[in-house]
Amino acid sequence: MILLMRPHKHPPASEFVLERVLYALSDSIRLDIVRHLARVDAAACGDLDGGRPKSTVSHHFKVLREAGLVYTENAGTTHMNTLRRADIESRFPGLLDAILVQQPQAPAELS
Amino acid sequence: MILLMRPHKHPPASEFVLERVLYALSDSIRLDIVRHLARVDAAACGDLDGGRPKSTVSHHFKVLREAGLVYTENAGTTHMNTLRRADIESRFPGLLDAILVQQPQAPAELS
DNA sequence: TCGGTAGTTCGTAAATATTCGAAGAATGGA
DNA sequence: TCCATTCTTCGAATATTTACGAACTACCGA
Repeated sequence: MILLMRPHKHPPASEFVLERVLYALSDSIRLDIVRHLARVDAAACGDLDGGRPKSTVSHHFKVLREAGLVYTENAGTTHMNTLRRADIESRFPGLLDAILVQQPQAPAELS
Repeated sequence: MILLMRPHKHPPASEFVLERVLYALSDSIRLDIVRHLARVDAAACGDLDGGRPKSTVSHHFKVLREAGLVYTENAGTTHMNTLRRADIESRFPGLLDAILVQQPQAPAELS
């Protein structure tokens, strides 16, 4: 008998909640992850950890998944993540693009 | 000598931070306030309290002000609030509109 | 079957947010 | 001047979030 790794739960687009999406994107780490995924289409969690501990990154991915922003698929030992662009667009037209066009803020000047 | 009520502090548009704006809007109470202000142009805090204690509402207005979303002006004993549409638009083009076009979610069905 | 790799989950500590009563400050009117 | 109104600030209780080490699960390859 083969036990498949339990796939992650992803809410359907009809259950997305605007406040939850905005909240998920209000954290710099998560916003960076989403920006990265918007460029590369698919990436493993490890490619997006910025040197942080795995458990921390895993937490942020969970928030993004539960908001409906990210789809995580098990592919061997790695988990591939993609932005749920179409789902978000169908539920909240124009929202994600309007956020992604905003430039990341330049780091503060050292005086 | 007349002591004027100290006016509220409002950050200039150049200091708006995307994450902070998204965070401010990720709370239902604050999002409702912003939606209301988008319709009426100007309103006193009391018009937007939804029956909540004043100290609670005052806290949420502070979050909105510090994010740059709301401008509060003292007019007699009441404080008039306006959405800083132009400032937000200049700093984050298209963002506020993209959020405001999303429909408020219908309350969950009673089973 | 024995690692090694990639992420998740758990437990806990620290930091932040939220709520709301009570007290405070500014204003306008009686 | 006194009082009512409107809103802010303070303080404290509660709740939520974040971070991260440690233990765990699933998968792959040798």
